Amino acid sequence: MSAHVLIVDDEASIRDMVRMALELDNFEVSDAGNAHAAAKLLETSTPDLILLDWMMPGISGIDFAKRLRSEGNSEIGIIMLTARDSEDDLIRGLDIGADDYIKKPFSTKELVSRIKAILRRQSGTDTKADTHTMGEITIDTTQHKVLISGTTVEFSPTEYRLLHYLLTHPDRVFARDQLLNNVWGSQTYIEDRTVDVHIRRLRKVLEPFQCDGYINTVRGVGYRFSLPN
Amino acid sequence: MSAHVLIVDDEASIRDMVRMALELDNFEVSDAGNAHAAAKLLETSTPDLILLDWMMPGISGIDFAKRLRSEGNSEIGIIMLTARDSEDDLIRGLDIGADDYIKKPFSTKELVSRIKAILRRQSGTDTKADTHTMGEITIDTTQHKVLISGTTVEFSPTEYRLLHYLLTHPDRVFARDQLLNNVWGSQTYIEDRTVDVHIRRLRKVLEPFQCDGYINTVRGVGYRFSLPN
DNA sequence: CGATAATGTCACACATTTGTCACACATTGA
DNA sequence: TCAATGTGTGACAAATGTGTGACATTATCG
Repeated sequence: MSAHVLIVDDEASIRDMVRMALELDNFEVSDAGNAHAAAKLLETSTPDLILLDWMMPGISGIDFAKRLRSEGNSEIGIIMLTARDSEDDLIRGLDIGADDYIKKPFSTKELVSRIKAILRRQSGTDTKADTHTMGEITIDTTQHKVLISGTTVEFSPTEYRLLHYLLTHPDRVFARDQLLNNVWGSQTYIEDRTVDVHIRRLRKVLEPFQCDGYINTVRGVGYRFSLPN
Repeated sequence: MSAHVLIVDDEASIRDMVRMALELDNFEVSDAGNAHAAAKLLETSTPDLILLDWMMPGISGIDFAKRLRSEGNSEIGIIMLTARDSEDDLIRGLDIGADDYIKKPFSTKELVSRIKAILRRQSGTDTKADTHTMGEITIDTTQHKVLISGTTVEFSPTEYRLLHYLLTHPDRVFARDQLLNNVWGSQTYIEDRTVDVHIRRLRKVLEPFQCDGYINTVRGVGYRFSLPN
């Protein structure tokens, strides 16, 4: 039942550090110094999760991730590693289909716990279908498009991710903290109340289609996405 | 509900500054000027998170963190405070199991938001899904919803907690003190009689469904939840 | 570079909830 | 019956939680 993790990073020191930490936790580990080597490894074995450096000589991590996803390897988890400190990268990273995003330098403790979180999520009931539908709303992750009652509706990146998360986890209350973790990422440092504002913005976009009611406020707890009875 | 943070730093001015900032945000704060004092505090109470100075006379923050981790206190978050950039990199490389690292000088605002981020991660998003049913009443903790005879019924936060507690502990009399402890929390200072008012409010909501009779008054003692015979 | 969009934060408005009180009512035991 | 005690109930102000518009800052795109 030990999971298989592939590390792709051009720095050998990082590969070694991560490998050591993961093997301590009984993970099966393989590594590659560039995207080509990684692709070769993938021909013969399929890891459960890939740790992917954002900036690499040759094919960059982001291109490699895109290629993986476009080839339909949606069952493999991807965690992006990056040195840069820009929010924009986070957004793009998650949009590309990475499951999480970690800034260098990172602690191996955090890395391991987040790897486990991803693997847990994978083994769970989360089906990574291309499109999800709830009531009048259909979201197509491959096209990155949202259809409501047959009309294409535009969302800002954060709105899209928030809607996607809620839509794929319906009938469940989420505290603001949890939404911050799962929609914004666990290493963002923003106020709880910011969630309110984004919920409101999301509702505003849904309002013309009478879908704003799908998002319920649970006073004292958080928010829940569910279809009206 | 408020989290407990322990500050370990040899400089009193830093301890005071951090303490003030955290108490403003309703954190419970304790502090220690060195590792020995911190260890002593840990014998009697377990904080949710420790702010640990790297450089301290006597046992350094690093050693203290290592010891904590080796003793299996992995559920306590650790944030290391470091003085310089170079130290920051170095200490991360050592990887002692800290959850985050902050460079001095830091803004209290950043500190607070990063503390919250760690606590968020700790609290985890895995909510155990379970539903309880008693007579006509079904309570779903995942959805945070209550169904009575198939109808969704709204409750205020306290009503919900009270109902949930009674429902999951049926056929047992609870004194008002006990309910205060278990539903409101052990460190609230509220009049006993307030329980009466909430019981009444709860009954009022249950009344239209003829479920108010589930809550029995036991004169001279307290209240009991049980199904009619 | 300028224009536009997205995002996080804040202050304030608004609604709900909550604890407390005063008093009505019920029960008990002499 | 009475007083003594315990509980139910309506009202109310304070506390709390959420909605909302505005703003500064920062990306994004031409």
